[in-house]
Amino acid sequence: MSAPAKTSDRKICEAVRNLLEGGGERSLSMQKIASAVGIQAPSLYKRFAGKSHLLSAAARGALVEMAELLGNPAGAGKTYESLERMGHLYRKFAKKNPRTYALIFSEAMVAREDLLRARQAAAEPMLALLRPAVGKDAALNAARMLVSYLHGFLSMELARTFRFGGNVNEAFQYGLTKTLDALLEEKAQHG
Amino acid sequence: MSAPAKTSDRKICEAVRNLLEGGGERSLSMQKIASAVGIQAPSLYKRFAGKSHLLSAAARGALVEMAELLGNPAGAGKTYESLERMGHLYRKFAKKNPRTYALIFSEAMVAREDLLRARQAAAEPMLALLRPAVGKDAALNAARMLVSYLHGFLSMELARTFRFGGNVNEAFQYGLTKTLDALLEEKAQHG
DNA sequence: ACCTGAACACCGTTCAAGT
DNA sequence: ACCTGAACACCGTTCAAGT
Repeated sequence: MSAPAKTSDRKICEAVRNLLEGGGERSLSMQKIASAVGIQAPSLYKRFAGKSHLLSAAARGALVEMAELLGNPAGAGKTYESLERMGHLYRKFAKKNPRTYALIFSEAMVAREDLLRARQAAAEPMLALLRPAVGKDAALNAARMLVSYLHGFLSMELARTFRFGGNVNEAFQYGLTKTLDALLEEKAQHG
Repeated sequence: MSAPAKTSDRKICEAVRNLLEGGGERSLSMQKIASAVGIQAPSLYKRFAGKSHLLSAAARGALVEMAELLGNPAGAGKTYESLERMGHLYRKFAKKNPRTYALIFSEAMVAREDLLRARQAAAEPMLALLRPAVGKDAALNAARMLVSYLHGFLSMELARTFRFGGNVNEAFQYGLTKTLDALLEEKAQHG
C-alpha cells in the first residue's frame, strides 16, 4: 500500500526560503530542511537528486517571482520612468529576500543550466524596455550595464559594504539616475 | 626546547590563495590548507583563531595588492582616462584572481571588521580621483556608482552569468564609458 | 510508493599529550 | 614553544530494510 506523501516539493522550497532568510546558509542543512517539513534527510533524495537540485528549485521560484514583479506593467509610461521604477522594484525584491537574492547569484546556482530559462525570463522586462529605446543592437550592452549597476549596488548593500557614511538610499538614486541618463541620453528627457 | 616553526603565516596565506584559485571553495578545508604547508589541521589553530580569521588574512593580502594596483599612478593624466584605466585594472585583477575576488566580497569577509581598513585603502585611489572632479560631497555617491558597476559586472562575468551572446569585452567598455560620461559629464571631454 | 536507521567519508574545532 | 592523535558534533549522501 502506497504511503501518503508527508510533504511536497512546494513545501520543501518554502522551507528552504524560510530557513535561508531566517538564519543564513548554515541553517540550510539537509537535516534542517527535512525536519522543517517533518521528514528525515534521506527522504529528500527521493524528490531531489541532491542539495544543489533542491536549492535550484527554490531559486527558480524566486526568479519567477522576480520576473513577475519586474514584468508587471503597472503604470506603463515613458521608458525612463519605467526603468527607474524597475530599478527600485529590483532593489525592493533584493532587500526583502536578501539571502534568496544572494542564492540566485551564487556561483553554484549560476552554473545550473536548468535555471537559464528562468534567468532569461527575469531579464526580459528590462530588455523589452531598452530595445526600442536604444536600438536592438545596443540593448544587450545597455541591459548589462544597468543590471551590473543594480546587482553591484545591491550585493554590496546587502553585504553591508557601504560603511563609510553617506546616505545609501540617496546613493542608489544618484547612480540609478546617472545610469539611466547615460543610457537614454539623446532620448526623451525626464523631470 | 622550542621546536622550529614548520611554516609561516605568509606561506599559509599563499596556500589559501593557491588552493582557492586552483579548485574553489571545496578545496579549502583546514586539512587541505594544513597539508599544503606540511602540518596538521589542528596546528593552524595555534596561528589563527579559526578558519574565518585565516581567510581574512588571505583576503587582506589581496586587498593590499588591489590597493597597490589601483593606486599606482603610472600614466597620471586626465581624470577620465585615469578612471578608465582604473576600471580596466580592476577588471584585470578580478579576472586574474576570480575566487580571491569573490572571497573579498563574500558575506563572511565583508562582516569582518579587521578588513575595514584594507577595504578603505583599496577604495581610496578612486575617491582621490573623483573628489576634485565631482566635488567632495558627490564623490562618495560617485564612487559607489562606479564601484557598483564594476563589481556588478565582474561578479556576473566571473560567475558566467553573461550567456545570452554579445561581446563581453565590448559590453564592459560600453558600460564603463557611459558610467564615466555620466559621472564627469560637464567636465573635460574625452577623445 | 514512500520513508527511515545506520553507515560512510567528510567537515571545523578542541584538547590532552608528546617533544 | 610547537605540533599532533584522538575525539566531538556536525555535514551530504547512499542504501538496505521496513511499511
